Amino acid sequence: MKRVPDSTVRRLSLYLGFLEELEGSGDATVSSDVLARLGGTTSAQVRKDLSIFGSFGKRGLGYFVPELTGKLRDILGLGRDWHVCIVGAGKIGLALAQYPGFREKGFHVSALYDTSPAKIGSRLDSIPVRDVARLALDAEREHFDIGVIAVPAGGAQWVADTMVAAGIKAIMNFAPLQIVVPPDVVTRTVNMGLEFEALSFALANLSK
Amino acid sequence: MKRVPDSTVRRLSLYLGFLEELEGSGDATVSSDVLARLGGTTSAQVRKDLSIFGSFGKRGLGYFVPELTGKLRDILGLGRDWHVCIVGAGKIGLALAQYPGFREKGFHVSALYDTSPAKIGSRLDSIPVRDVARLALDAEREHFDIGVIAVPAGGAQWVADTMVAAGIKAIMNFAPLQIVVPPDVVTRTVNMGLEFEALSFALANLSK
DNA sequence: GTAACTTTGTGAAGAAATTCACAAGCCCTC
DNA sequence: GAGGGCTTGTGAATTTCTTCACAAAGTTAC
Repeated sequence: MKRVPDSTVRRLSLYLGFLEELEGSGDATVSSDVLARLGGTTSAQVRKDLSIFGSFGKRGLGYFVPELTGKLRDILGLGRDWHVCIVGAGKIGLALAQYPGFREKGFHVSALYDTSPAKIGSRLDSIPVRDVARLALDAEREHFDIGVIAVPAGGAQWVADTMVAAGIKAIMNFAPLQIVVPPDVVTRTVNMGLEFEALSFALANLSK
Repeated sequence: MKRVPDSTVRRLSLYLGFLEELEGSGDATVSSDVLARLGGTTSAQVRKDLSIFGSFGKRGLGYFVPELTGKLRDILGLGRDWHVCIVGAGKIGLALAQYPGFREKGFHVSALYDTSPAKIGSRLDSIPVRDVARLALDAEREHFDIGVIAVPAGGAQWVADTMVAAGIKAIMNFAPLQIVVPPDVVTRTVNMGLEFEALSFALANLSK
């Protein structure tokens, strides 16, 4: 398939959000122009983004909301359930495991892992908290699609290596650190500090 | 000043992180090549990023770690303290208000705002939780540099409008929704759902 | 002091992403 | 069923970002 820019994927996610809202309010069709306004972009951009994957619209009318919603879900791989394991039963790990919207999108947290004996063996809702030493072993029985790293910077690379060894091909990293993985493993790093520093930069340079 | 790509700002933040580590381990100088490796980019990219703001290196030697650290802090506006108010005393709002790393970077949370009478009037550490209706009024006395939106999607635009009316020029938005603000106000939206959907997309298209 | 080696800073080239602009298709009205 | 009005899909133009490649400048070793 044609290479898909990261920015396009982000925008498709946004469009999907808008479409779900529009579906709720009963709109049957939507134009690229409306989607563009909602997403803070241009109608040409919307059409280009979609055109990578096919032509879903009707000239003179726009896009059928339910149809495009479905297409976008398919494209983004949201039609199915993903099995997720979270390493780090701290604030972020627990928040994520409990967040209902996460499950609704098809991300099922099968297990939490930690090193703290106080936490190991407990349960959060129905999710077991296990010793991270068991991760590789468990991965042989259970299949994890996505691994979430929610530990401090120091342990992140070790966790990543463990996940890679366990055959996990997609890693979401919340540690404020670049992790290194083989080329066949996908990672995304979410770093709130970075976002705030970008805001700080913008503020510091508002006038210039 | 020359326009600075968003991607450059993100990388500068990354470099700063590495420099702070290098400073800790006592390295006196660092080359663009080393920074590039750490950040998963190329040495030419590192030099271009820096060259937007000046020439900080020494040919044949590299960059002096403490000097470059300082320059980057300046560039990113991290030399000073920013006054932050957070609207929404839920999970995200509270987590942010309590996170020590946040204050260390110069982001001082002066106040939390909420609508829930149960929360209004309480304190988190020394941070007061106030009625959001007071925000505009408070902003006249206290000066808020950055407003954080940590409320559900439904209330986000209203909070944004209130912040804009209160004269806040930089908004960090955690609601899963694009907020609309005048052109002189900077916003950044952090949307974890988007990140996971990007991962889902990558997984769904690994083979293709 | 000189030669060999390193590393920066930066124009120029190349690649990637966005915007423009318009033909083609579809709806709606009369 | 013909004409006017919208909106898509997409090549081409433009803009933006990244990579290349190399002169200039500094360091180190002898």
